[in-house]
Amino acid sequence: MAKDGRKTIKDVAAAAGVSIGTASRALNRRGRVSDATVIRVTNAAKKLGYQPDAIAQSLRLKSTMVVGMLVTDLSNPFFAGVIRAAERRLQQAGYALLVGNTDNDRTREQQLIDLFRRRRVDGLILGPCEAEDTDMMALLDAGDLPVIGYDRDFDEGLSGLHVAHRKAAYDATRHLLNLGHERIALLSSSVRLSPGRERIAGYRQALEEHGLPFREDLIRAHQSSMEFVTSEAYSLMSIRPAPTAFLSLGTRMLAGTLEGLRDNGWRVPEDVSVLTVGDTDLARLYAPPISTVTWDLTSVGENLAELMLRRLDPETGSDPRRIVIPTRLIDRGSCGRPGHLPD
Amino acid sequence: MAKDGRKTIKDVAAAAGVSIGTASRALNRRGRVSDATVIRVTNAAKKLGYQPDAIAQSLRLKSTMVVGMLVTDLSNPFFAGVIRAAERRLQQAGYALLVGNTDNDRTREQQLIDLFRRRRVDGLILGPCEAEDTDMMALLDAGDLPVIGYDRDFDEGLSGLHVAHRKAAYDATRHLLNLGHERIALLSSSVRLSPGRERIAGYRQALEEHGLPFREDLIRAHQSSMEFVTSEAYSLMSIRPAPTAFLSLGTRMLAGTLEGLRDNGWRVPEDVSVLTVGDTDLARLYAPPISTVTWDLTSVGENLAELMLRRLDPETGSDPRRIVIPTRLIDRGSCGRPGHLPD
DNA sequence: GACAAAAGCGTAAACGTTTTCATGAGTCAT
DNA sequence: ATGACTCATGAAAACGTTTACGCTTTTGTC
Repeated sequence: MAKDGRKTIKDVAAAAGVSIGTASRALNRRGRVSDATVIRVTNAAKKLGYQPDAIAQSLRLKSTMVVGMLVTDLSNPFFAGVIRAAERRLQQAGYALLVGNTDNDRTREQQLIDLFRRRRVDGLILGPCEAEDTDMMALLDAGDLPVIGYDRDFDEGLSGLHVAHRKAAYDATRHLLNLGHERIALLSSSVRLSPGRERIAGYRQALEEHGLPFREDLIRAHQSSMEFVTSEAYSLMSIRPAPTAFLSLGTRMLAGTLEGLRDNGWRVPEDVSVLTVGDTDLARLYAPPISTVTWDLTSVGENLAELMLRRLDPETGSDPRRIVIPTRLIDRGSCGRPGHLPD
Repeated sequence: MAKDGRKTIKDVAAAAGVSIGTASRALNRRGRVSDATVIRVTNAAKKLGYQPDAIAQSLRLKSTMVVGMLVTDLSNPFFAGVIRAAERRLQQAGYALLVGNTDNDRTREQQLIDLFRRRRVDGLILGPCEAEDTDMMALLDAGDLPVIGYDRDFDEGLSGLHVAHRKAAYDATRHLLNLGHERIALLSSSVRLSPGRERIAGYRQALEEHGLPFREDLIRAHQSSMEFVTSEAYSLMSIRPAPTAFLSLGTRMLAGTLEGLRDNGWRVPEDVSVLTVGDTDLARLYAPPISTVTWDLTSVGENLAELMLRRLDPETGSDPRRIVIPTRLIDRGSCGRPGHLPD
């Protein structure tokens, strides 16, 4: 018995009157063991409350049954929801999920990857991060650390998942264009992250298909602290002729956008149309409720887990899969025809 | 060298021309090693890119440097923020954080605890959960699994942290009483969780100190799904004479409350006062912004981590600490004098 | 009833560390 | 020059598992 009072397989073996080898085989129903001993051993184990030591198993089996996941910010509800769903699915398969915050910092990401490797995680799910290093991902995956990309760039040959951010932005822009808007101000999350890049590309594509120019001065794409967004919204409102619609292409940009508009007395949707991406309490319950192009967080999490499990399975691990999560527009009436605004 | 290409301490030892025992001592600067060999070994390690295997270390040292944390729902932003802060602080101390969702289910909580024990976590932070078992906590802590309680009941002798939910609710109620309200409707999170119980106690205390009866019919305290809250809000609105204020004593109750009020055409604060607990985008940005009694999530997370580190330190681990996180009222003007409402 | 095959079990090695212990070499005072 | 130190090192045990291997016993077949 271990000194801290925990039972080991040795205790079980002794209690059942067999060797530890037999005890192990009996508990795992592996190799040759008689039914009688299986019963004796499992009974002894139950009586003693034996729980195998996962650490010792990991060492021996070279598998920790832990999957690591790196996101920029765990307290972002869009990541939290994904993590929750992924954890649930992985747990069903016997895996635990270890999460880490990169804070959007490449160095920190690398540190965490090293840390997770030392901890011998069986696989790694990498969320978006600045200055992504696709070579590093390929290297890891080739070097026996299965990697799944999530909303980030990665090589052919790797598995991963993308939310259809480009299509989402495209659809959102089209929605506004169809209502007759021609000056659509854009508040986007950082272009240094894949979702930001994709969204701006979708916005641009919709404009160009509609025969409108892509105007840099209508765009603000940097960090997403709320104070910052608010002041950027102010600066966009001062453009003349004024933008008739505000497209909030970041899940955390809406608050600042709305605050800016409200402080200036611009009414939604009479004076200005507002459309956002990603559904939140705020969008749902603002007065008026804000239309949004959104997607299913649970589906993202489950599919990430599924991709990882697939990659981890020797049968199916070799051929990479890509999954694209669709988006849909929820029209809540926060967009109308272009209003009367200062020229 | 391990078959997957990873270097072990054996490789380092060979490269430096010493035994593995010496290599270990040199790398950890423990015991007697000459400066010369320390240099030779560390150089060899660096050249080979050696990283010690955390699993093997755990097995030998009987410490995984992992802390587990159980919450009802990781995607609740109030937990996510806490987890984020706790993870950061623990990481500084070399610990990783493994999180699990109990989904507010006692059985699931127990399963996760067993799972985490098998994984040999060094400590466990337990968030609120239905039907808390204080004996179980004491047992765990005594049985060499340090436990920190967070917003849940636990015995004297254990360390833990509480947000001052009772005081928060007391202050909120007082705020409304001082404005002249006498019929304060309450939407609370479940009384089966410590925060819910504490809040209702605070509400009651404020009422009674003010000479007002504690009316069961003004209270709704169950689950917190938004649809549910909305319908409960409806039912509260049908009471005659009507409540003049709505106190939302749950971090996720506000959305449903506001929706109910808005659908009925009750204006805030002219017709009805609204006060909530816990700060959210929604409270900050609703029109009008909603006053709230809130607290600092980062502080909660950091203090939880600190308590755990303290408990884990043999020097200080023996004497338990309790921390109470203070709350403060942010007045945003969503509360006024009692309005004109149906009698 | 003899022999081959199969079944059941115990022994020991292995996973990658850290640490105890023994050993031999060097240092210093007597 | 001898003894009593200290100091650096290597060998080996230990942590708790799983599994390859070999031995003994049982089973099956002619």
